[in-house]
Amino acid sequence: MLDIRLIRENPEAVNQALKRRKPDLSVDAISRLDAQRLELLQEEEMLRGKRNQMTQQIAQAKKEGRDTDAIQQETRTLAERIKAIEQQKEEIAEQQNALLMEIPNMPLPQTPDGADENDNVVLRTWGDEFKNRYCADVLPHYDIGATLGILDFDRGVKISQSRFSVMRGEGSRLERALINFMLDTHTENGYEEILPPFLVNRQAMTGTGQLPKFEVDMFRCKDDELFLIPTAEVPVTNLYGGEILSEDQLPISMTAYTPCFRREAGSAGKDTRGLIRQHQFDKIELVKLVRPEDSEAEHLKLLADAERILQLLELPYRVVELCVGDIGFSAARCFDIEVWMPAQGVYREISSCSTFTDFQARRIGLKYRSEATGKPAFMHTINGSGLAVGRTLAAILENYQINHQEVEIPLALRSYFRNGATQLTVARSKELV
RNA sequence: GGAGAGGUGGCUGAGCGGUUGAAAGCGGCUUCCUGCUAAGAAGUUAUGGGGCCUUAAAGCUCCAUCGAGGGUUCGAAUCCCUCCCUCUCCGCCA
Repeated sequence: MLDIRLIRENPEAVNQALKRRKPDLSVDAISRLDAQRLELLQEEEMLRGKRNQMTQQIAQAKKEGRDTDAIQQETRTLAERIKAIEQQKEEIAEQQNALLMEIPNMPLPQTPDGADENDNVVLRTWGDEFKNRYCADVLPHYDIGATLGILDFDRGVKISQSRFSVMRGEGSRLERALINFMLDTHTENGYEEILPPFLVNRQAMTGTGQLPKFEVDMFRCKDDELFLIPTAEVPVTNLYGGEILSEDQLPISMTAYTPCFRREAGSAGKDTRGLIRQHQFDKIELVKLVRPEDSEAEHLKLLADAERILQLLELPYRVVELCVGDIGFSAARCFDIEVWMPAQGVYREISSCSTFTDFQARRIGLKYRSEATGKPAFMHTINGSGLAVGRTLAAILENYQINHQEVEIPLALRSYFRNGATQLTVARSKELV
């Protein structure tokens, strides 16, 4: 949510920033409603003040045993007026809020111009030397996964629906090894491990910006008014909502493993095969709550922390800075990490590291007491995947493919996987299934 | 799921229709005292919003908020209704 005061005091600057995202974005309608609301608010407050005074008079008069019928009658009509004005004001406030909640964050100046993903900027590539490790004609991860008997797409669909799959045997084990490896790496690096609820309420979903605009993308439990989380960002960022922390508690760095649930509305036909786009997938998330002045440095640090996982796994990747047309609703600046997928010869997103300035903090009520001013101030929130686990597994199946029957286990993962087993093989997988 | 109790400021806890934004205690902060510490004294200490003033900060003032939302009333932390949450007992259960 944008700061209504900023909109009030400098609507042009806000509009200018928003128009970088989309030419038709504007806060003008909000400004108009705000002016109306303020006017009604002032009248309401004036009348309330008057009523409070009269109420005191009544109390005084009663104490002295005087008659109060007349003034009571007067106060009654006053109360009716207050109610009417309040109602008007509420209506306008609601309209204003509805509009405000659908306005995306203002991009930071650093975020490059551009309309869509084609205008994103490649910042760097890493690990070219690890491309073409073994096999020249790499099978896609879903084929080698099927051959090895560790990915079962058909049965996943049978018991659930499309875009659900089953991992089994060494596949399931590899997924678990990756989760532990990532969590351990991040916690050793100063992040606190969090295991949050996977179902959250509407308020939390609104706080991070998934609602109200993107409700169709969410799985929802209607009877309980709860939503399956699309990312651990939601429960973890909301953790301190409504509290005022002391400045020395910041920065707070948290990491969480959760499954993530997305309806993928509107992506029919996209990435229909394999693990790339599933309704349910595992992800390790990194979340930071920071002082505004630390926000850029912490954002870059978080990005480096996510990159580190790929470096340790020796998977080639590149870092892309998203343009204004491609960053998410709540984000002000965003880097994607894309891992090399040799079967298709493309880089695929495996992490998205965003800074939200105070946009989420304002919605959630994430504050800290500034030591300089002694007053509460909004924090900045930052998050990123560290990493998407299924996609990491897919990348391993391709980048570490020895031949069409065997996949090597990355060195960094071996202590997490079957006591140092070095390969996935058809024989071994069959034994286990 | 059934029965009961309860949700008040950073914490403990009073208030149960009329200067109560809220007693008291603890904690925090500031100043004084003290060779240092301890002890002591005084003051101060919620959040959000509006207006005035100001370059700004500060300041002044008003409004709202005692789990959330509605209602009764001239007036609600206090009475009524709905919802949420916590605790205790019973039942069920990984």
